[in-house]
Amino acid sequence: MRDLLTHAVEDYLKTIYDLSLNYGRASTTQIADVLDVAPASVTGMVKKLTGTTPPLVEYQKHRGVVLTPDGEKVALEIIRHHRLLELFLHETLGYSWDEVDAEADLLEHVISDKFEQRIAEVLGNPTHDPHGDPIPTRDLEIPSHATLCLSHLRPDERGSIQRVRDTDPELLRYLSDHGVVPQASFTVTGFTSFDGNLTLLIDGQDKPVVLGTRITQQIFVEKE
Amino acid sequence: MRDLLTHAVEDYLKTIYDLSLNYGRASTTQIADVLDVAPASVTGMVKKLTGTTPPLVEYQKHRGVVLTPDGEKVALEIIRHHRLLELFLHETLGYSWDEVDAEADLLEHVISDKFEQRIAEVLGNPTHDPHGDPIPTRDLEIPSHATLCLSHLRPDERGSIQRVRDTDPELLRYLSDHGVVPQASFTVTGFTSFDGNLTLLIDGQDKPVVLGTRITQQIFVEKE
DNA sequence: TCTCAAATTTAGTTAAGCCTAAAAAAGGAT
DNA sequence: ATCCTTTTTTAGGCTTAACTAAATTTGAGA
Repeated sequence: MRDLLTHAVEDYLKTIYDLSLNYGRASTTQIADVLDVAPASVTGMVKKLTGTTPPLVEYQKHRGVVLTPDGEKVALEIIRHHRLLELFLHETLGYSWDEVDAEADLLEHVISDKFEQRIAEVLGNPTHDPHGDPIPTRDLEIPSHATLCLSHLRPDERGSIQRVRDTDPELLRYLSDHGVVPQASFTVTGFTSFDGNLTLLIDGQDKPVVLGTRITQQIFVEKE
Repeated sequence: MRDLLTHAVEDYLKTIYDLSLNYGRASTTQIADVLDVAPASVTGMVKKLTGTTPPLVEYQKHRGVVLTPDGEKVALEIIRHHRLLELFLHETLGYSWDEVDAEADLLEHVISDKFEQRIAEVLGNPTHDPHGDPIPTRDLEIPSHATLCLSHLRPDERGSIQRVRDTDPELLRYLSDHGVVPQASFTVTGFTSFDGNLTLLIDGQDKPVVLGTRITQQIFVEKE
């Protein structure tokens, strides 16, 4: 089985995992969009992933895909690699927050168990990456915590940033420049109902930030 | 051009570089042996490498292969990656000497220029890797030094180990266990002319080591 | 319920990089 | 100079993961 875990397969499983978290299942088109391949290619790969022993995904024609427990294990292993790498690049090699994702995407498929273990040790076996996402443990459990979407908060509510689920470097840099980084505490100071914009005042900053609906749905927070 | 630099192509170029250093050129069979592929596959790849713009190798049927300046640049880039990675794995992540080669072989094709630069900085822009091999500089020059083959020394000559050009983990561990590591100083205490065996006494060790011809040709030293 | 656009699958290709088997070239020994 | 072995190349095929184009299915709106 080990030999069918190509980079391509791992990327599909990781993508299906992420989409399933957000939508309960992954559609052909969604997967194709994320991986930047043609929808027909996804159909082909998904069929392959169903036909392996053990099968890595469950799939019904025209109904979308979910991971089997075996597929989820592979996905979590890759996600563990990815998030440890992000943290490692940031902490040990001085990468900035918006540079880590692209490099981790390449390295996550290549590093050995030993490499994974060593960087985890060097970093003190962390439970969360620089975006605030949880890092699966070595036996692939996810340390969860009660978070909700920033878009659910309303004026006068306070919270702290937990995770930013977006990979656009420009956006990440913008957020970072305005103090919207994991662990930062803030107060919601405004809400425009017709367009869904939220205004935040990050503790210690002098100017509030206005964030559109798209991004407020990508930022996860803990209420205070 | 960038897109034809696949892992496979890079491995071929690196192998041709190494073989050319030792033999002046690389034969189809030698390349096939190193890369563990069929000779016919080498012929196919070498043809491809001749047909690129710019060509990466020069090749005449039945006469072997050498790198063009362009091919050499690619090879040196990969070799720089490899040797920096070996050192990084050893120094920063605590890998032992015999573990670094396999992991570096995987990572060398994947890391970005930025990663290369960062680990070089962290390591203090080193000029030699843990095996004692020189690390090409950022502009791909090779810092050379006057070394010769251990097999050329004779009893009573003294020297220090510079490089061990072998990748067999068991052998490397054996050498390491017996003090045959870069920088170690030694005296040649014996030579058996009929089989070419050399006996060494490493400074600070109590027992001499006997090394066969194959390995004495893989160890490079500086005379003292 | 019908219709139609969007989503998905099927069918047929392509490009890499490998393989085996067989043919051909090289080059050392007699 | 010829033979014979080794090396190398040719020819034909396989697999993976992508692609395009065409056919089919789905499901939302009238």
